Formats: sequence, C-alpha cells, structure tokens
Amino acid sequence: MAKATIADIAREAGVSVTTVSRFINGNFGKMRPETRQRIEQTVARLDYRPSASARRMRQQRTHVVGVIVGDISNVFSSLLFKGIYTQLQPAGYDVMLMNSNNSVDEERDEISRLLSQEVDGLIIQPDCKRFSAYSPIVSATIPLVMVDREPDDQPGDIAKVTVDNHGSCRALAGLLAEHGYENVVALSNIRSEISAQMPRLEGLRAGCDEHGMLMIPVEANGHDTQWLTQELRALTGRLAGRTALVSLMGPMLFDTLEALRELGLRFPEDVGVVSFDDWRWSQYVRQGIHLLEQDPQRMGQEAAANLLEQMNADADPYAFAKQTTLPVAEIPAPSI
Amino acid sequence: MAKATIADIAREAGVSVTTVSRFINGNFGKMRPETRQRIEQTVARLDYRPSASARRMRQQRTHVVGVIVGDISNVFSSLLFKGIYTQLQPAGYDVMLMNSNNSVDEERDEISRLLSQEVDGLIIQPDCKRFSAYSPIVSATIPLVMVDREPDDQPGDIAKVTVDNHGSCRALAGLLAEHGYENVVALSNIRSEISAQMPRLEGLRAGCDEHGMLMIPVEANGHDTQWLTQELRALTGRLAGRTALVSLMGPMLFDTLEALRELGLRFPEDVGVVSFDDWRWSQYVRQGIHLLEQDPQRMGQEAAANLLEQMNADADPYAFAKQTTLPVAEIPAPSI
DNA sequence: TTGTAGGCGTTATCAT
DNA sequence: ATGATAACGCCTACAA
Repeated sequence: MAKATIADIAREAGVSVTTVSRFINGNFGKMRPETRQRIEQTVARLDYRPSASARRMRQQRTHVVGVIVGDISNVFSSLLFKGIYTQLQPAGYDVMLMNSNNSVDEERDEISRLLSQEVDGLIIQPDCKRFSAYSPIVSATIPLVMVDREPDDQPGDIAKVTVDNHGSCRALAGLLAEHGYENVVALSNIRSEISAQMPRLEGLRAGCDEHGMLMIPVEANGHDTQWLTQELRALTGRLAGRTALVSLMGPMLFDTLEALRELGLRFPEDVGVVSFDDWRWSQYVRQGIHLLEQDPQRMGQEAAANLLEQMNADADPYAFAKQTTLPVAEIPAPSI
Repeated sequence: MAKATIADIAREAGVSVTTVSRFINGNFGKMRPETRQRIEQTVARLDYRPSASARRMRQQRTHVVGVIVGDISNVFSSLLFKGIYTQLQPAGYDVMLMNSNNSVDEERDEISRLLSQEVDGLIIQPDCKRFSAYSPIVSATIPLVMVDREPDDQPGDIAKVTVDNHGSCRALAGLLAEHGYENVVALSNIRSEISAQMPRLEGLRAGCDEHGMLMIPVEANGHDTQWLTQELRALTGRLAGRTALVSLMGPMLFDTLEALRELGLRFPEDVGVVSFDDWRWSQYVRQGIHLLEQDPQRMGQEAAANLLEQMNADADPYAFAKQTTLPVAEIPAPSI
C-alpha cells in the first residue's frame, strides 16, 4: 500500500480532509470528541504522517535551517553544531548540515543548494572574505547568522557570533611579558580566506609591540610537520631570551608538540607553550598546557537563539540581528 | 519582488513553462540554441532557483538523506558524518543531521521527523536494542544502513557497517598474554541500550578465558572520575601479577589517564594501557599509547556508498543491502 | 461543526 | 522544437 495521504484518512474516517487537516494541526476547537477519536484511530491504523513536502509547499515555511561549517572533523565545528541543534530541534526546526572544506567554491555551491531548499534560516562559518558572496541570502531576505569568522565588509545589520580573538591575544602578550618572555612565536595554520586566527595574530602583534617583545609569525599551511620541526629548531636555536610558542588553533598544537618532542625540547623549561583549544584535550599532556579556550557549543546556542528571533520576525528579520562577542577563557597551566 | 518561479521565467523569456523546465533539468536535446540562451539570461537576471519543495512534491524523491548519530560532540560521530557527506554531496543528496543524545526516546522522535520529511534514505547509529524501533522505516521501504552498533534482532537483509569489535579484542587479549600480563581491567562507559563496547567486552572476555587471564569489567557510566580513581586504586593495589587497563572507547581514555595521574601510576612500568581511539589524539601523551583504531570516516563512506546503491534500486532496496565488517587497526606503542 | 474547491511550483504526458 | 494541462498532498477561504 502506498503512503497514506490526508484524503485516505478522510475517506476511512468518514470525514472531510478539512477536518483531518484540523486534527493534524491540533485544531480541536470545533470538533466533536467522537470525530476526533475516529480520526485519531484511523491515523494510527494507517500510520499516517503528513507530508513535509506538501506542507512546505503550501505554507511559506520549510522549518528547515541550513548550517555550513568549515570542517566538520574539527572539534570546533561539531561542538558548534551541537549547540545549534540543541536550540533548534526543540523549536521544531530540522537542520541540514554542510561541510565547505574551507573552500570558497564549495561554499558557494552549498549556499545555492540551501537557497533552493528554501531553508527558513542559515548559520554559516564563512569562508569568503568578501561579503558579496553571501548577498544572495540577503537578497532573498533569509535570516542569517555568521559564526566564528568575519568577512571584511560585513554590514552592521547582519548577525554574528564571534569571540574576543584580538583582545584575548593582546592580553596574552601582556601575561607572557610578565613571565619574562622576550620572544613570541605565533603558530598559525590558515586554510581559508578568512580565519579567526587573523585577529589573533593582530592581537598578539599589538600586545607584543606594547611590551617590547619580538613577535614572529609562522604559518604552517601547506607544510608538513617535518618543516615545522626545522622551523622551530632554527628559531629556538637563534633567539636570545626566553621564547613562548603560541598555537593559534587547537589542531596546530598537535604538530607543535610533535615537533617539540622530536627536538627534545621541554616546556616550560626550554620554551613556553600556549594554545587555543576548543576541547581541553591537552590537559592530559604532561602537566597540562596554558589554554585560551572558546566555547563553540555556546557560540552555536547564541547563534541559533538569534536566528530563531529573526525567523519569528513578522517583517524585516535583520532588524533582530544581534552581534555578539563572547569572552575567551584563560585556563592556566604550568606550561609557561 | 517575491521569489521568481518557473512561470516568471517563462513569461519573461517568452516561452512556455515546459521549455523552462527542460532547461532547468539540462534537457537541451531538442531546443534551439537561441531559446536556450534567452532562458539562460532570464534565469540569471531574475536569480531564479527552482523550488526544492515543489520538485520533491512532484517527483517521488526528496534527494535528502537523514543521519542520526548518538553524540555529535564525540569525534567518532563527526568523522562518521564527514565520510557520509563526502559520498552523498557529489551524488546530489543533501543531508539532515540529527543527534539522539544516545536516547531511545529522542531517537524515536527523530525517526518520525525524518519520515515526515520523506527522506530518500537513512543512516543510523542505533540506540535501541530492539529492531522493532526501526520497523516504521522498513514498512515505508526506505533505504537504511545501520552503523557502528547493532540491534539484537536486526534482520539479515538490513544493511550495516560495523568493525570487528569482538575479534580485535579477543586478539588483544592474546597479545597482552604474550606480554606477560595476568589481569585485564576492561574500562567501559556505556550510555545507550546498545554499544560497540558490548562485543568488545565479550571479545576480551573470550580471549582472557583462552589465556587464563583474569578479566575484570569496570563500567564507569554514572560515576565521576573520582570514583574511577578509587576503583583503580583498589584494583591495582589488590591484584597479584601484572595488570593491563583496556579503555573500550576513546573518551574513556581521558578519564583513565586522569586517574592514573592522580594515583601516580606510570605506564607501562606500573600498569599497561591500551585504548580504542578514533582519532589518534593520544599519540601525544608521553610516548604514546597502544591503540585499537577504527576509521569512522571510512565507515561513513561505506555506509553512504551502500545507501546510494539502495536508493538507486528500481524495486526492493533491501535486495542491495550489504553487511560490512571493517577491520580494527592495531597501532603499537610502548604503553604495554 | 463540517465540507468544497483552488492553488502553492514543478514535472510528465500528451499534443502540435 | 515547443506548449497546454493535469496531477503531487496539503491548507484555507468560503459555503453550508
């Protein structure tokens, strides 16, 4: 037997489709209890489920939200998604998840697919530095929240949830200066046009300037760990004064530790080590590592909460757009 | 201006909707180049995108696949999803992701939602030990692949992708015996009705029996790390002969290491340590930990590949269901 | 309190 | 090579 439709239920229960429709939508107001019961039983008997396709066609809403992340295998992304899902599911929204692989091209395609899907809202960890890549979304007046990264020319009325990348890194420089460090090696691995690591680099730079420390950026993208090892060997061998390594993203810390092990360098004795981390996995490494921690799940929740407000708006959703900057937590450990 | 429809394009381009539809679907076979061009320009000018809602209504396919995982914040799940997405996206399918929180109730609700969405296929990391929880899917003849875990009474014609949990653990016991261990403490943390840890426990049990080793299961669910520390203190203090700790899931290893640190126990000197791990993060802990490693991304790929075959089937999709058991890799390290 | 009928945007069938 | 038209399943204004 083919999938039951609202007409089947109506026929079997001996009522009209209108009445069944009212039942489906919990509109029991004007319905005799016996009618209601009869429909209830028929629905159960035929295992009827209303067709979402037909509903979204008829209504102007899909109750689907699209989410695009840079790399779902990164813990940041999965925690972000969890936060989003936790908010959206109870609100009656289903979520389509897409992985852009940090590629502008894939992202463009995915936005297009999501627009075709007529999603009610969009949460994006953006890849593209030009906001024009996202203007089709705005043209269609679809609620939108940007997360983690920020296109250069993003309009002020587009929502975003970021953390205080610049400020936290600037403050970190101060701390390192207090600890007597004179050199700061900033280890980044930037794989997309824009990255949260960029404001972190700037913040570190600003802080180092303020405290008269030498700041050396090392960009690892495209290189292997062997290269990093060489690089660190050269640097640590040549720098006068104490040096701190700052890993500007969680996974980068892996490679850094690998390199340190190969070089036989210990921390904090030989070098200081600090890292951004979304997950605190590194607490199990030796005595633990001084961390700058963001809370991706919270970011997801905030983003979804604001998206819901936009989606509930009667008129212009962007009037409800909020720009949120969350704090970065400092988790001290004796690695500096 | 409201969203453009196929009728708008037809009117603007001075052709019929049929022709536009043909254009949209790449059916250029019988179409004058000039007609094609005219439509092409109009589509671009009005930024027209076909409505997925209308298409899925008209056709009998949504080109959407549903995925339910136990806990997306677990690395296993995110890698699994990545594998699935990598296969499905190029094949033209969008993916709805749901997180069951390892809860049978949430899972039931999510299956219901996905059926309402009329997804073309379903990949589930199942929570429920009775397969009857999934029979609505089978009743609707929707392609289905189970991953990682296995309901007790799953029919032979339902696809699944698992790893050799039992065999790998049985073999591990042999290896531990060779290394001179006499006691094996199996650390599990089972949060759902069914878990891949169950066959692992059984395999370990079988292997220990074969080699005359003592096997002691420790189930940590519902307890904190403090409890685990106590438990391990008691055990290690009381057992004669060398003892190996086997963590049966990645995250469990975290707690185990924490406990060992608190107890001041070192490995492999004081106890041996082995763990399942989906990600090899633990290689950065001391000299590394002997691992049993599965490849969740590969599991996702296999699952999606079989799902595609089922979805391409003309008649009974379950005729194409495959049951796959992937190997568990052994990554040796001096922790035993 | 319940029923009838039109239309949401698309594709498939049948013309021309 | 192109068009007209009838569905797909549901909701809702309007009737009864």
